[in-house]
Amino acid sequence: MARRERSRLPAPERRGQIIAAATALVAERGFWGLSMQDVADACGLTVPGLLHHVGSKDGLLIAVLEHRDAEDRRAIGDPPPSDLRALCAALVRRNATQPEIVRLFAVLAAESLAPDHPAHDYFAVRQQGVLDSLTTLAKPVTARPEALARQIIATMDGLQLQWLRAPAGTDLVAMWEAAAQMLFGGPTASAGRPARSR
Amino acid sequence: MARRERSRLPAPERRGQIIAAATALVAERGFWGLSMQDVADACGLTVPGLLHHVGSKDGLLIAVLEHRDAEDRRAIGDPPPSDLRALCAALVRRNATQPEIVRLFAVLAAESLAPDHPAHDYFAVRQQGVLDSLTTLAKPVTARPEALARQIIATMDGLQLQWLRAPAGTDLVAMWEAAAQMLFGGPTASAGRPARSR
DNA sequence: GTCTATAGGACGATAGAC
DNA sequence: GTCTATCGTCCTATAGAC
Repeated sequence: MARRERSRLPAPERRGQIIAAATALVAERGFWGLSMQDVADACGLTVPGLLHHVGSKDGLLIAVLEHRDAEDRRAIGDPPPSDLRALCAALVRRNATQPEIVRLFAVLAAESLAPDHPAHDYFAVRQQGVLDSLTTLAKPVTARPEALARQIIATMDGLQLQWLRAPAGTDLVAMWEAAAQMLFGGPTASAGRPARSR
Repeated sequence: MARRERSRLPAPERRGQIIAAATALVAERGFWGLSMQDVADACGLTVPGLLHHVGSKDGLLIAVLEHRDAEDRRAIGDPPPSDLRALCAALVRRNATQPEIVRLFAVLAAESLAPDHPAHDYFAVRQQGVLDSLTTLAKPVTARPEALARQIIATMDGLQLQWLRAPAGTDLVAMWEAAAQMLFGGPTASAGRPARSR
């Protein structure tokens, strides 16, 4: 009777495995619907084994979000594009390749509206930070940079929800391109490959 | 020792009370985070008493959504405004007065992206229906009615999220008005009271 | 670093009395 | 229409062995 394979990984790799599994499960059920048992099963661990690595259920969520932040910084590049339209196009193109991550944020963004949600503060800070960044970039473009920034963020968030609900019938990049034409005017200037700004 | 007051309401009123309590709690925690015990407590009932009225936890959610649909139809009026911009402004003005309902939809819309969520089909049908309606209304306005409809829906959904996360610092109607000027052009024509541009 | 064992609740749902 | 009592399951977390 073959005993369940339990490969005894070194801590950092195990942590990566745990975060990957948790990312998928949180995207699926949210934090309230997440079960430590399911995460442990997905990693071939028992629940106490899992808790040894992340401390608690809240700790697991925080690990997932911190990992996402690190990945995002890496992917966007430092410094990020300084042209607003090019930056948006780059973000959308990247999001279109990873629906699971987009869903993670969509689900947690809504769930965390509750003040006692463990990611409440994280998303409040994040929303303000993104708004500030885009507002700064919008200053050369319009007389009302904050209004434009808010609308860009809203459009991206909203289009992502439509896309996630009907991924077969919709193309996120095409939807954004259509929206960008209305927001920025003129047909696609910066949506193409080059996108090297900076 | 005063026994808990348990007023033995007639069924229809009790049902209304249950739906109101459940609406608030689902908005707060989502469906996965909802506990029948909490709903029962909020109504001065025991859990079996609650189940007598709604059958199951899924049944409770369905009752909440059906009640919302009925309320919405009542509020928008029949027939609804046939001018696209006026209809949007009316929707936004109404939503601004009931953040709890907006949050209910925001949380369930995200949670229900999971195919096995009890409201998955409800939101899929709803999204398509809203898109179809707005697309029809957009036909006189633009050469690409579906793109405009999608962007309007995205903008409303996204702005609502921003508003719910920082209700103190933001005004939903003002945010929409700014967005509408970019989407439809020109300052406010149909937003209700004169609402001078700015 | 991972396990077994278990504590200690909360959960949704059912049966049957009143 | 609402109760009491209870079932069986799931949950997070801890203690301590290996």
